[in-house]
This record gives sequence, C-alpha cells and structure tokens, in this order.
Amino acid sequence: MFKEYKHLEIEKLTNEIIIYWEKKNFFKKKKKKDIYIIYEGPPSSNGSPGIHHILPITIKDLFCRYKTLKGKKVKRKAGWDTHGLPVELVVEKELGITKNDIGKKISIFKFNTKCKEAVMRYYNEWLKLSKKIGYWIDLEKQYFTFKTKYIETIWWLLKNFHNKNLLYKGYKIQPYSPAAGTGLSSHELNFPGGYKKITDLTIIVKFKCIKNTLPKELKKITGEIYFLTWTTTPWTLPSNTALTVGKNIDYVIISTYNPYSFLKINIILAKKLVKKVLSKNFYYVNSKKELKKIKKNKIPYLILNGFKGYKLIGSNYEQLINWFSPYKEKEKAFKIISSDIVTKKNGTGIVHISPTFGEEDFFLSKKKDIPPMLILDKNKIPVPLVDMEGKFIKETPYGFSGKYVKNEYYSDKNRPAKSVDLEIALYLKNINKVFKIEKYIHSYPHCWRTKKPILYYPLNSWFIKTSFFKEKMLKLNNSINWTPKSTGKKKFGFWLKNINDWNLSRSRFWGIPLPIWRTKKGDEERVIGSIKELINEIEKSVKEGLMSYNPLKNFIIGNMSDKNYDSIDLHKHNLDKIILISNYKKPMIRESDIIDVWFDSGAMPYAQLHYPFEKKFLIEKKIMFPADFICEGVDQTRGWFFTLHAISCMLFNSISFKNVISNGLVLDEKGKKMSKSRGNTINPFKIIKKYGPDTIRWYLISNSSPWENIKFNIKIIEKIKQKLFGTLYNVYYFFYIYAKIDNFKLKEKKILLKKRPFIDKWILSELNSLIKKTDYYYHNYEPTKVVRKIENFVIENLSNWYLRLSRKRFWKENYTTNKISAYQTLYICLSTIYKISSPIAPFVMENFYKNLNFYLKKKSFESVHLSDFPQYNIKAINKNLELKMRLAKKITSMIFSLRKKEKLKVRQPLKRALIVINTNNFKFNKFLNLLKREVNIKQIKFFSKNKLSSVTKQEIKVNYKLLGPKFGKVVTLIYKKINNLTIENIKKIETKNFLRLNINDRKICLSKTNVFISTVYLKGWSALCNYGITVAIDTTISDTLKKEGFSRELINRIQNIRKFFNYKITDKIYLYIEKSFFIDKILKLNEHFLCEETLTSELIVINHLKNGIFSFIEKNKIKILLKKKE
RNA sequence: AGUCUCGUAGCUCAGUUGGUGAGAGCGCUACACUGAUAAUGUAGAGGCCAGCGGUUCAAAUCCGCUCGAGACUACCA
Repeated sequence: MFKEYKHLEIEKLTNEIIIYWEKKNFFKKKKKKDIYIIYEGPPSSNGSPGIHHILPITIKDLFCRYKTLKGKKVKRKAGWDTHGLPVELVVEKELGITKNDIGKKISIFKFNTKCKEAVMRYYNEWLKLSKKIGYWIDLEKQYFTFKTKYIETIWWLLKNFHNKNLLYKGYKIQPYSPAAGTGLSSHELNFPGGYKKITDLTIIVKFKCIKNTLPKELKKITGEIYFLTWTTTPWTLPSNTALTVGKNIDYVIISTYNPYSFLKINIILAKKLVKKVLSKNFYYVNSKKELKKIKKNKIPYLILNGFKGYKLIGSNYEQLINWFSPYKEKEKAFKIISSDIVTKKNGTGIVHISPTFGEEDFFLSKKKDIPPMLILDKNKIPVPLVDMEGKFIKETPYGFSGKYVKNEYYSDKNRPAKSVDLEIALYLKNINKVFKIEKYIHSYPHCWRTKKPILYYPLNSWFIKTSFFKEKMLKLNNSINWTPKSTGKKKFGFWLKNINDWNLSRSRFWGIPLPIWRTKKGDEERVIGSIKELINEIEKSVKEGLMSYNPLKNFIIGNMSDKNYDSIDLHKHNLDKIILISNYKKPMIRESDIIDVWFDSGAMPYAQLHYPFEKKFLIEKKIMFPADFICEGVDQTRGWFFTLHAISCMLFNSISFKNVISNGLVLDEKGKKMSKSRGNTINPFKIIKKYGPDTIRWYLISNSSPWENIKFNIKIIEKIKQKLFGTLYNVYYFFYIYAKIDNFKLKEKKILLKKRPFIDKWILSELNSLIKKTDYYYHNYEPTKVVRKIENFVIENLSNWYLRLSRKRFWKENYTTNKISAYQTLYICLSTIYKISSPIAPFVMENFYKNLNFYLKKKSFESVHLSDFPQYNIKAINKNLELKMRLAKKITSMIFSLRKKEKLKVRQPLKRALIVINTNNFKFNKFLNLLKREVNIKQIKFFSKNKLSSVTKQEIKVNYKLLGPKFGKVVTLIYKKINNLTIENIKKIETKNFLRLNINDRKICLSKTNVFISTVYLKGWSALCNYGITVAIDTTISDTLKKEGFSRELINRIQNIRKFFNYKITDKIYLYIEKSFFIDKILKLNEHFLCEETLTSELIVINHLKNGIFSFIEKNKIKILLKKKE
C-alpha cells in the first residue's frame, strides 16, 4: 500500500522492491511481439565481480528494460565463461602447485574438478550482484561453457572449419619459458614484473654481400661490401635467414676501416644512423685522400653513394654463421627483403631476421617466402637450433653444443662467466665479422613464475585461417553500428586489416579439448564434430582392440535431455584416454591441447542453443541470431567482439551483432586504474548497500557517455541521491499531500488540452518533447543524453518552475476544473517520468509508480516495467510556448536580480515593470498574471522596441557568418565603423533595410540581415539587459504598496508560527494580534488577503494580548497569538 | 615503442557543420525566498579551452608537433 516516507530511504525501498518483484515474478510476464536479442558477454566467472562490472551490466539492463517498454520480447540469456587460465592460476595458487605438477602430483581430473568448484564459487557472487544491482536476466536457461552441450557445439564448429580446410596445424613463435617448460600467454607476460629492464650485449655484425646480386651502382665499387646489422640477441644469428630494409629509407654506402682489424671495408647502412653507428673514434671526411689518414683512435669514413632501400631488395649475402642450412628451400634464404618493421631510430636500418625466434620475423618470412632455419633431427622431424630447454642442439659445433642461450637459465652454481651471446660475439670477432660490440638496456618479458627471461620459440599449434577472411570481415564490419564509431572504424577496423591466423591451442587443462585425433606421424587425422560421431569411432576402436571398453556407453544418442548430457564429461582428463583408429588401422591419439577460451565465448550465439543439435531454426531462421545488441568494455575489441565476428563471418557469412557499445573503464577518483596492488578498488556490494543500486546506475549513465572512462566519484553519487531522487520525492510527496486532501483519484474525465491553463499546456508540451527526445536517444543508444534530459525536466521544469507556480492552485481553490487540471497534469508528468526513467533507475521508479497508482487504486498497473513507453503527442508540443516560457523564466530572474540590486525584498510589491524584447510579435499576455505573481509586481508591460525608442539605445553588431566569407579581412574594418554608428544611422537600417558604408574608398552596402540590432537599456529606470531582453522596474513605492508589503511580512510571521506549532496545512485558525498604530495601518487594506493566506477564520485585534509571540517587521514590534479552530 | 581514446572553472561535464561576449551543475562567499524545503532564487569569486605552431577574414572546434592520462599491442633488430 501507499507509504509515506519521511525521507526517501533508498536501501529500504530497494529491498522491498526486490521482494515484490520476486513475489510477482514480473520478469516472466513479458509481452509477445517482436523479439529483441541481447547476447550476454559471458562474464568470466574467474574472479569476484568488481565495481567496473556494474557499468556494462547497467547498460545492458537498461536497454533490455527500454525495449520491453517498447513492446518487444527481450531475449537475454545469462551465460558464464567458465574456462581459462585465470581460473587455473587461482586453483594452482590454492593448491600450492605449478603447471608441471598437474598430471603428476595431482591428477588432471582432480585439478579440473577444483577448477569447476572455483568457477561455481564466483558464479554465486555474480548472481548476488545481478540481483542487487537489478539486472534482469534469464537464469532459467543460462549456459555454462563447461557443459557437455556447449562443448558439443564447439566441436561441431571446429569440424566445420576443418571441412572447409580452415583448420590446420602449424607452428607459431610464442613466448615460452624454458625454465618452466611451458608457453606463456600474453596475459601472463603482463603480470606485474613481467617486463623488466635488462642489459643485453648487442653487436653490429657484417653480412658480406654477394656482389653480382647488387644493383649496378654498387657493383662497380671496388672491394668487398658488407651490410651492417645490429642485434640484441646474438644467439639467434646462426638462425638468420634474411635481412630486411625499409623501402623508402635512405641508405648510404661508406668506405672506412674495421675498428678491430683496421682493414679497409665498404659498409651499407641507413643514412640517418651513420652518426650513431660511426661515433666515437670515427670522423667524417669528404675525399679519398683524407680517407687514407688512419690512426688508431681516429678512423675516417667517406660516403660513396646514397640510395633508397628498395634498390637492395632481392640482393643476396653470404650466410654469417654457416653451421647449418635450412632443411628445405635453402636457395630462397639469405636474401634482402623489405618491411615496415625497420625504423630509423635504432641499429643500422638493416634488420636481421631469424624466423624461428621472433614473432615478427616469423610472419615476415612467411609473407616474403623466406625459409626458417629448421633442420631435420634423427627422426627426420624439422627442429630449430635451440631445444625446448633453451640449449643449443647437440649438433652445434665450436663448443656451443648443449649451452643455454641465456645465462639466466643456468643455476647459480653452474653459470659460466661468459654468456652465449658474448661467446658468439667473440667467435664472430675472431673471424672478422663483427663491427662493434656494445651494451644495451631495454625491457624484456620474464616468466612470472621462474623470474627468468622468456624465449620466443616456435611451438606447434592449431590455427584457424582467419587471415583468409580478412576482406569479408572488413566488409561485414561496416554494417555494424558501433558506439562509439571510432572503436569500430578505427580500432576494430585496423585490427582486422592486420589479422593473423587465430592460434587456437593452449597447453593447459581446464578448457574444451581439441576434438582432433592424429596418428603418430601425423599423416592421418580425424576431427570429431559430435558425441555421436565420437561414440561411433570409439566403438570401432574397441572392436579393433585399441580400447578395452567405451567410456561413453551410458550416453543415449539422440536424447537431448540435460540428464543424459550431464552424465558424461568431455574434458581433457577423460578425452586423453580415448584412442581412435585410422582408416589405415593405425592408432590415433588426441592432440593434447585445449582450445583458446576466446573461442568458447565467440561461439556463444550457437553453443548457448546447442546448435545444430537442437532447435536449428533459431539460428537458421535468424530468430536468435544475430544479436540486436551487445555491450562490453573497449578492452574486448580484440577479445569477444572479434571472436564473435570472426566465427559468424567465417561459418555463417553474417555479422553476429547489429549494435554494440564498447564502454569505457571505471577508474578511481584520481583517474587511475583500479587494481588490488594500488589498493583503490571499491567493493561493489558495499557501495550498493550504502547508496542504493539506482543511484549508482544513474551516476554511471549520467556522468559521462558510456564509452568514456569514468572517474568513480562518491560525492557525485551523493548529489544524485539528494538532488534528483530527493526532488522527485518532494514532487511526489507534494502531489500526495494535496491529492489526499482533495481525494483526487483520477476519476474525472480527462480535461481537453485546450481547456487547460496555459501553464499546464506548457509543462505538457515540455513533457511531450521530453518523451520524443528520450525515445530518440534510447533508440540511438545514447543513454547519457536520456538521463540528462530527464534531470533537466524534473529539476528545472517540473519542480522549480511548474510546481512552484502552480502551488496555489493545489492549495487555495476549491475543487475546480482548474485544480483538477493541475492534478491531472502533475499525475501524467509523474507517471511519465517514472516510465521513461525506469530502465535506468528500476527500483526507485517502480516504487514511485507503484505508490502513485496504488493510491489512485489503479491496480492494472502493477509494475512500471510492464507498462508501455509513453507515446508523445505531437499536437501537445508547442515550441513557441516553450520558448516563451524560457523567456518568462529569464525575465523573472532579471527582475529578482534588479530587486537585489535595489535592495527591494520580494515581499515588497512594486508598481510596475517594463519589458522590451527584440523578437517581434511576441504576445506575452497569458504570462502576465503568472509573472506578476512570481515577481510581486502589480503591472507588467511589454513593448516592442519601436515604441520605446525614446528611452532605449540600439546596439548593432556584425553578422560574421554572412559578412566574413564575403569581405574577408575587411570585416574588422566594418566592425569598427558599425560600432561607431549613430542612433540615427541604426534606425535607418531598421526602416530602409540597408545601409551604405565607405571603407577604404570602397562603397559597401549592408542589408539588414548583415547585422544584428538589439536594444540595450532604458534611461532613468533600474534596468537590465540580457539575452535580447531589457527589463526595467519602477522603484518608487507608494504608501499603499508599502502597507501591502508589511502585510506580507505579517503573513510570513504567522505562517512561521503555524509551521512551528505543526499545524496541518488545512487547519483553520483564530488569529489574535495586539493593537497598534502599525497593525491598524496594515490591516486597513489587507485584512481579507491576510486571512485568506493564513486560513484565518476570525481575526481579533486586542489591546493587550497575553501569551502572544513577539516579532518584528522592520522596526515595528508586533505580538501575535494563534489558536487552532476545532 | 606503436595504435586508439581523452585533456574546457576547485570537482563532474555541455559546447551542433569553425562565426567572434566560453556555458551548466556541484562546491565556496554574501544576500534573499519558502505551508513540497537537508529545496529554491540572485549576486560574487573562479578559465591563456593542456602547450606550441599552422590553415582561415575567423579556431575550444580543422591540421601538425610536444606534454599529460588511460586502454590495447609489444623482445620492432
């Protein structure tokens, strides 16, 4: 039932509403019309939810609620991303183990069980948050990525990729920790302390050109020519197979001497880097003669020629360290190629490429068809020159065999004095191939567990050929409505343009296993696309004796019940035991990796429906696909946004979401990222409890656009609670008080708009404009603009203006049409505000709406969330009226301002005010009474400026927009001239519509539209001019006015006493006043007015009043006594 | 290091396709108003629109560079 809160107690009402919703189950009472689909970006339930999760949740929820109001059936399935590294790391920490212990100290089964437990723990936290923040989401059919049905869809998708030849096994250079024996994800590299500044030995080496492959102008130079190349990883030099230059970078060939051997050489390097490389002992000369003067510490160099990088492309050089050669296509190696990775900042402008130990090198060599330095081992399997432990392979000559390539890999005891890098440098120096040896400080990633530097190492992985679909993905991206635009066009677009193949493999445990079985040699493989297929294959295997029994035999093929599906578990611990048989009767074992969790989440549109095993039509008839809307943080651009897009483009030739908001981040008050290490995180539950969910929701949406980062500021949250919700409460409470007195229950016929007072017409016009605007902004995914419009309407228009001016209508009159109109108007305003605000503040608005309608006994409206979004009535919108009211407000402010200047209290009535408005033909007649009452002035007159020309001055200004393009610099001269025009000349423009000017002997004719003419002030009046309005007040106060002023003072004293004694606003009183000359004077003219205002039924003036209350009006002492009339 | 986003009053933010006195709310100070009053009104203080340069008759707005914040990507040799 209706409750009268003394103050708005958000926490209390929130809890009540939560219970109310649960009891009535409104979430399920959805209307059935068009479907609106939102995909839940599965929150990875691998950690407790934080304050930053509230932002996307709020955005998602508000659009769901909005669309529901608009009559859509909103599909919003909850989903949970359950796999992945972070969960595994949590569990490792809890168990005190490392990756290497899994499968040894603890079984994979146990480990995975623990992971599942951890996930479910966080899941409960998430549920709690959803409930507390008012996130309505369908939990009944929620999906979990670890469920068998989900996995089966993923397998089906992968099989499809395989069938289309888009799934392949290859190797990719990945961060690898030899000390831990494991590959690292980029996530792990970014752990605190991952990147460390280290000092590396760097060398500049000389690659000898094969002269006849050089361009003509270089061929003719006498003597050997070398490419100078710089490297921070000398140990990769034996694996060098190419050098790269920048196409448009300027290079020079220089004749000089080797600083170690002092032998004459010709070197090639980037022009800009000459001074850096040839520093210290070198000096520049410009003749061959000077070049001959060489001393030990003074080596001359002479620039022989200059050319662009592209000239060198295709030239060959001699292998620097010829210990090994690539096992295939070696004729394509040792070539100059070009790429844009070359910069002019470091090194020599020529970059050494080792495709086996650099990610960029790898991609580049693939693109340019350069073979990697792989050799065949005993088993004829191609391997790189460094093994998995980080050692040079056995076959390496010159004592390098079996040495760790990084000194840090040795234990402290066994660490040699010379690192491999140094030894290689010395080796090259001995054979005269080094030009320079230096030290270099740079940041390098380290394994977070072993603290040792990582290697970039070729690891076997399964890939999806995403690069093949680059163009399609770019094209389809254009049809997605991104908010903000830049994320889609730039961030996402650029990312797609540089797309590489998607590495699916993860050498971990808790995830969806790759459904790929292979023979040892890798010559036969089978990709499993369904459980049915797997069971059939196992049966074959059992028949042939490869397996003793079928571990999935309890599964009933074709039975889609959850019970059947939950009876089996398709995780690694079970799947690894399965051995299948190939067509040629060879055993096949499963590829041991699991799938990148991003594939899990990108596949959610299909996997959440168990496509294509159940309800195929939902996808194929495009009922549940693509989504109308998704929303996640910008950091998901390369994450979920990409994986969704990639899978749908490649397999379904479609986008997977039509509208997307990529929201910004929630930072702390100072704009710093929230993190546990900084200690600036905020517990979402605490903050919700303290300020209420709606306050937080409103704050996050109103403060700045969702895509902007937000600095979480408690003070502003407090303000929203006070100012917006407080005002709303006040307005509601006001309505309630009087509606109760008058027993207003919305029973009367709706009063026609044209029969309502103009102030009602005005607020209804504003209201309809508001509906129109908010609907538009909601529709365009701009919630911030929605709430700002609502705030402005509630605070400025409804509360501070409409209600203030209408108060007397509720308070004074009998139950007239005017009053009913006021009630009806206020009711519709409130009810509309609640509806259009409910998506953002679901609890508070529900509470208001419920109370408003319960009081009116309109039970058909149980919940604001089941109502319809209001339709705006175009006929009710009157822009002219809105503009006039804005001016009226402005005029009121100006009059108050004048009163202040003249020290005239508002209680003191004034004789008259004059107003001049520049805009012509503006009829303010209807506003007069309203204005008069508000500013307490007896007479207000509006004048057109012409009539008042004797007392006003006209000011003239240049219309730059028109004159600027026409006259250019002359505009400033025109401005000067015009500024000094006489009043007569200004008037001439007004009457003749043009004016001739002489500027620099040039005759210029200005038309009226070329200038702005405005009125400035009135002589002899207290006046103010602003916004094209001039306002003046007559400051003379007659005796009558003075008395009336006193009477208002007296009323004020009486009202204060009434209030002090807690009289009800409807209580009538007997008023006793002690007789005095002053009192007589006041009462003479104003007695009736006074009684009316103070609900005095009888006024008694007594000579000597006992027990009265003293008060002062100016210096006059008065004594009053009030008695309530029973 | 690169890419993207952002930088307007003490704080949070507006500022349309460039058009010329740079705005609002909060906070602060003073005064007023008040039968919805922890509200409201008026006035005051507070800004080289991050900095520098350019385009233009005209720049907070467009372009370039620098500085600062954040995100993403990174052994750029």
